[in-house]
Amino acid sequence: MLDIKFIRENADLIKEAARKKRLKVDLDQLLKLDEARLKLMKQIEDARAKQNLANSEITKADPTSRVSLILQMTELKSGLAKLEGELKSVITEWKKLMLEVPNVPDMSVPEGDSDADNVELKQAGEKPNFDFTPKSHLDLLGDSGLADFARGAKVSGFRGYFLTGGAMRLSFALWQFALDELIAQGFTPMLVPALVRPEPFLGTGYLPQGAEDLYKTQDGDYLSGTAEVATMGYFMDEILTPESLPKKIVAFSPCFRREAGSHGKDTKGLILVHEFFKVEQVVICQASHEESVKWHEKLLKNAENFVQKLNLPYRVVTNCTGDLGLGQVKKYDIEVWSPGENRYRETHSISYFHDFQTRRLNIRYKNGEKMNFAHSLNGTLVATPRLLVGIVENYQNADGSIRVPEVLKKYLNEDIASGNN
RNA sequence: GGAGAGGUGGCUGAGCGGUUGAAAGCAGCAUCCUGCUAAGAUGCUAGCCGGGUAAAACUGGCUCGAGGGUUCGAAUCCCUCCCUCUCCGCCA
Repeated sequence: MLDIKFIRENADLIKEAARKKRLKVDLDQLLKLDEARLKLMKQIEDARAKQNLANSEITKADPTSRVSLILQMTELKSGLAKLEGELKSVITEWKKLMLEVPNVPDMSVPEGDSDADNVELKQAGEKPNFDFTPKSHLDLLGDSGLADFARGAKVSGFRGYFLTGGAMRLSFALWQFALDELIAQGFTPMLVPALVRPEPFLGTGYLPQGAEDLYKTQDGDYLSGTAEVATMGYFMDEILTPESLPKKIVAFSPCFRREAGSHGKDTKGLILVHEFFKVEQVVICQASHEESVKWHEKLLKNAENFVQKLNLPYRVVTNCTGDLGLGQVKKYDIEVWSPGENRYRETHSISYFHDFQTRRLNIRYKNGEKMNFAHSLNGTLVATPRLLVGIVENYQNADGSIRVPEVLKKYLNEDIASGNN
């Protein structure tokens, strides 16, 4: 959500933002409603002022004038009721539109329609040279029984999977490594709920627009697709002290996504699944663009370091406008090299929002006399099983066995054997 | 699932039809005092939307979980919903 004053004063900028993000929003209608809203509010407030004045007179009045005053107020009241009815319907429509207004992408974000238009920022790491034909993770894990997709489907349905032995242990090793890395940097580790009420979803921008992609329970709660939702919800409706900022959280949770509308894509393997796990970086900082940018770069750096320490070849892309969510100002993706597919695959996503989320979530801090909405950012540190793809494919041997990255050996000190372990 | 209690400012908590945007305490800020490691005195301190101003001052309205209702007037009465807590049941 944006500040209505900002919207009024920058209507063209926001229209352009919507166009760039390939989103539709009837801004003229919103502005029209806003004008009506202010006008009605003014009328109502004037009437109320009269009423309040009369009320204090009634309290002090003698019995006779009291009766006539009360009579006058009865008349005023019926006119007020009518105005209030009008205002209510205007506000309902106004609020609905307000939730649809996109945040403005940063100047540095390239324009484009989809992820195909994302712009490569850098490539890093060395792609492995195999003296054999590298296998895909599907074969590496599937053939050896480390991943079981047939039983996954039997038990869990489409896109279901089981991970066994080394694949399961590799997941734990990655989570633990990710956690250790960020704890060392002063991030607070947090295990957060995946079962979350609607409010934090509205606040983070996943509702109402993203309802299709969320699993909903019969109690009206939703399963979150990222730990960001609960972590931001943690601070909802709170006033933070400026000294407590930035809040740096490294959150872990299972993640659930319906992936509605992506039925044809990546139907096999561990790339696109309905249920996965994520270690997520979340930062809430003071409300300045510079702070946001600084932390955005820092979160990217953290994720890059993580991938580098695993010695995985990767590239960084700046997401184009059409690939940005409603609230995102800018987003970087990290894509890890997949020898099995001979292409990069997205593994990390790091974005900042300015006060788009905190405004919806009502997360503020007091800066001297002034209340401010904080700024928020988040980014992947590791998502499994997707990152397993890059690891097993880059660390495979000719015989189908898989080595363990050096940095993970303290958590998993044996090869990820192929075969029946 | 059954039974009860309750949702008020940064926190604790009073108020239970008009003088209450809200007592008191805590916390915070300011000034003063004290010569000793902490205490005392006084004052100030909610948010949101408008008007106003260079910025203030000033000023109108709203907000005591949410939404309706009763009333000239509701934190206070009535209804619906949401949420929290306690006990019992169930349970990893």
